[in-house]
Amino acid sequence: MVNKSALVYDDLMQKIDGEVYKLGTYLPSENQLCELYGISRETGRKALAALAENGYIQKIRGKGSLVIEHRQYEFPVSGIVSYKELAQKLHITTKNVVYDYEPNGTLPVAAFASLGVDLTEAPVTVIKRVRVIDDEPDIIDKDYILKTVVPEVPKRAAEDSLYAYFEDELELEIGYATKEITMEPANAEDRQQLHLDDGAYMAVVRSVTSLTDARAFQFTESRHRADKFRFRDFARRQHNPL
Amino acid sequence: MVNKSALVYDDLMQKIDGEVYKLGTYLPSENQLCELYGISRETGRKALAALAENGYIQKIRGKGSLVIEHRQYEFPVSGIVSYKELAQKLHITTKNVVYDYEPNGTLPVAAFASLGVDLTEAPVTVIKRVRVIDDEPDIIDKDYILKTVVPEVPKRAAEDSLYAYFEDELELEIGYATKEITMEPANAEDRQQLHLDDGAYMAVVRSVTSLTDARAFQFTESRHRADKFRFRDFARRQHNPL
DNA sequence: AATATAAACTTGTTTAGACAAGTTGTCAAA
DNA sequence: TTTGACAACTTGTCTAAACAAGTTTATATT
Repeated sequence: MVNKSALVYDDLMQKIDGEVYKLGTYLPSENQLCELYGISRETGRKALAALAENGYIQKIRGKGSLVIEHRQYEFPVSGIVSYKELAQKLHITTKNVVYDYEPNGTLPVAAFASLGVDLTEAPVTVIKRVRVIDDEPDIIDKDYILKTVVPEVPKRAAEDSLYAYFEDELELEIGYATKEITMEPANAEDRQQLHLDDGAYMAVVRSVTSLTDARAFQFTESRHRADKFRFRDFARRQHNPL
Repeated sequence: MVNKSALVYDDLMQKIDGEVYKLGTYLPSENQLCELYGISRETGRKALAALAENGYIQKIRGKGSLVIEHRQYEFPVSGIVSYKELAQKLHITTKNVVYDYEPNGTLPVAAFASLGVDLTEAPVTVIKRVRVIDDEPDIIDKDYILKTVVPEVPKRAAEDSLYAYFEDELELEIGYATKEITMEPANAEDRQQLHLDDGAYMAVVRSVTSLTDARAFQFTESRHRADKFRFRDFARRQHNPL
């Protein structure tokens, strides 16, 4: 038996996406959710809080839970979703070309210094991939995976989906990621892999991904063609009541 | 009397920032928090859930709440914080030059179409500002504020802080924002205001801000010098248990 | 010494209930 | 007609309790 509030969350989310509950209308009230799903009020409230946090609804006291404009899944996406999951959701045809694979590399620590990484000489598996969308190479992903956590990453996992390998095969639980977006001039490798001219700019997303036990294990540098890059974010205002 | 869980959240957050609870150590257990603050367990858990959501801690079942690396406040920041709040937190000396102010403008809807805006010919107050950091103009902010929600925005509010005017004077409750980051070539206005060369690139952040009653009221286009732009984001992995 | 068990901790989930506070509509009084 | 009070809804906050499940430590057994 799984988590009731997660089931309610998923059901409501799908019904919002499927326009059973339309934009600008209210979800059933909390007491109605109790009857609909056979749950207690606090359980329903957890599902509603998660929907609000992820930008599906706005809770209004005295009125209800209003369905609001939700545009999370555009490409590339905020949050922490695997490339393969994303491509499926968006019905995009992509290709994934592994152009470098080093089972015994070392982590380029300097690149991740600003994310608070203080490792030195860490042994990693290096995977470099080009993402091809509509027959056009748009993104370079360079992944460095700590061998102390994942001793080996088979090449087929790199060609399919790293996340599926980590979560489904190794049963690692991915917890959170910190990412940083900057803009940098294209380097020789960018120009070669993505067929770019001199003077081109890149959107560079560097991220550190950690497991639920807080061990950082994956370091990614994702380099996007500037003209194809789009990042979307939903955020709530923090009201400090002090 | 205010919100107990928010008080606990703020207290724990400050103690994490002040290294009373150091990185890599565990917060007091939930039962200890109950005694420390004189609260019930669920109240403490709400504070902990918010700390986890914002990247201060990682909860580990059976063990406790681990303090993790937290680097939210770099410039410019993720989430939805006013420029003035940010500058104070970071001890940055900034100047804020209003170079255009139109009390009777219209919203340039095309610019915000990808954020799901479907208004037409909406009357707005237009405010264009240059943010000067260390005597260098780095950012252009163009704000369009709906007159249907905020009939007039005094020029002094633009020179000080729009958020302070909205929240403290008008007592509007700001709820959430959707923002989108793209990279675009600098236009003539960029080059003039920020003293840039031909061929320069800009990081453009377009956002729509809504009140807690879900009325969108502020549309902002924020244009950053590419070499000074840095965006940081913390995200948790969504585990769909279906 | 190594192993298995149990107890005592930890967080995770759910419930039922109480009261506060914002919104809306009804109905009676002015 | 307008106003005001009230009832019936809504969400917001907090409590006390129970049980599940993961971690650690101590203890007893082999």
